[in-house]
Amino acid sequence: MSENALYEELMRQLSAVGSVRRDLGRIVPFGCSDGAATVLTLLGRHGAMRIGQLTELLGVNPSATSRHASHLAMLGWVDRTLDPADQRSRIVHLTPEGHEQLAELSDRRSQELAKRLTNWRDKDLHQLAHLLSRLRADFDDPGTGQHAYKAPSEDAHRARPPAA
Amino acid sequence: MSENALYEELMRQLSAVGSVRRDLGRIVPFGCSDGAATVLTLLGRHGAMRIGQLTELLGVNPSATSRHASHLAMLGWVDRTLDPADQRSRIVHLTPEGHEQLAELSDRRSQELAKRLTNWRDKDLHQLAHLLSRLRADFDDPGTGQHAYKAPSEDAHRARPPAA
DNA sequence: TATTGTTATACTCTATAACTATA
DNA sequence: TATAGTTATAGAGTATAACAATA
Repeated sequence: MSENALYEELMRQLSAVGSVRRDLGRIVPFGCSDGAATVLTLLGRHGAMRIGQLTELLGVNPSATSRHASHLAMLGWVDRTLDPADQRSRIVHLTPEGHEQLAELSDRRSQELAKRLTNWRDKDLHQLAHLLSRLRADFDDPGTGQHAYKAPSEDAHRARPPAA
Repeated sequence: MSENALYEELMRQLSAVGSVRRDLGRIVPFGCSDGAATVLTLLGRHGAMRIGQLTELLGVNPSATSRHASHLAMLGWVDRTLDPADQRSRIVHLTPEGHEQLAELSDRRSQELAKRLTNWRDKDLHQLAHLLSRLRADFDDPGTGQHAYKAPSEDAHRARPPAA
């Protein structure tokens, strides 16, 4: 069972990389928490969506998502409009100011990463992102060998929702 | 600057993988927190060491490390002996019971990973661990292109300190 | 009756700052 | 005076459970 060594090593690195996340998480728009900032980036990447979808992407409890969305709404960076298809849900979407804040946020975090990962090639960055994506997909749903990794689009850096 | 898309994708995946970490983090010995469990695994992997070294490996503030160590000491799973070379420091090391708890913890977490990552090859696991290690090393110290990744040893799964 | 969100509450983790003891 | 660690405190994140509104 020395197989375990590989799993243990992965767990340690998964744990240790938390410090990188925390460092990046300190780069936030004024008045915005890291959790709310994450919601902002998800809306920019995937477009407007309901709390439930955000919750799934975040991999957290709906209560956390709800609070982050409220926070962003209070800042005026998102609006929550009733879903015509299901009045229980509201669709969360970025406001113009939300777009601005997100663009600045993305730039600042990207610059920080670029500064620190000077010796990383695109290939490495992509591969790590890909493996992480696959890890989460398989972990959440061990059944399928496939997972829905989608390479970042050419437009992703604009932080605009894809034809929301 | 569509370069940013790669960084943004990496950030998103780094953030999203937190849910995997939280899931694994719920597997802990009774009475032990995830933070304390992490200290346990570090002691198992690297052997007895001072709070300062643990702090560096954890990538957190010394105060957090101190509290986890206290917690473990209270459980009787580690001892803290004065460092003969510097009386300000104490060396944290696993007790026999700490070893037992760690072994069980490692087994349980590994089994969980094995169950969920059935379609992962050793090569994939190793590569992801490697990239994560490199990410943290380069992020913390962008100067050097080298980093101190050490492949898991054959004995790592025994969770014994290497000739502590 | 089941589902989507929201809110209140509790627990854990981390950072900051003040403090003790030793180098 | 500088450093290693500890403790108290505060801020942020998530999960649980109870609740409201709609399907």
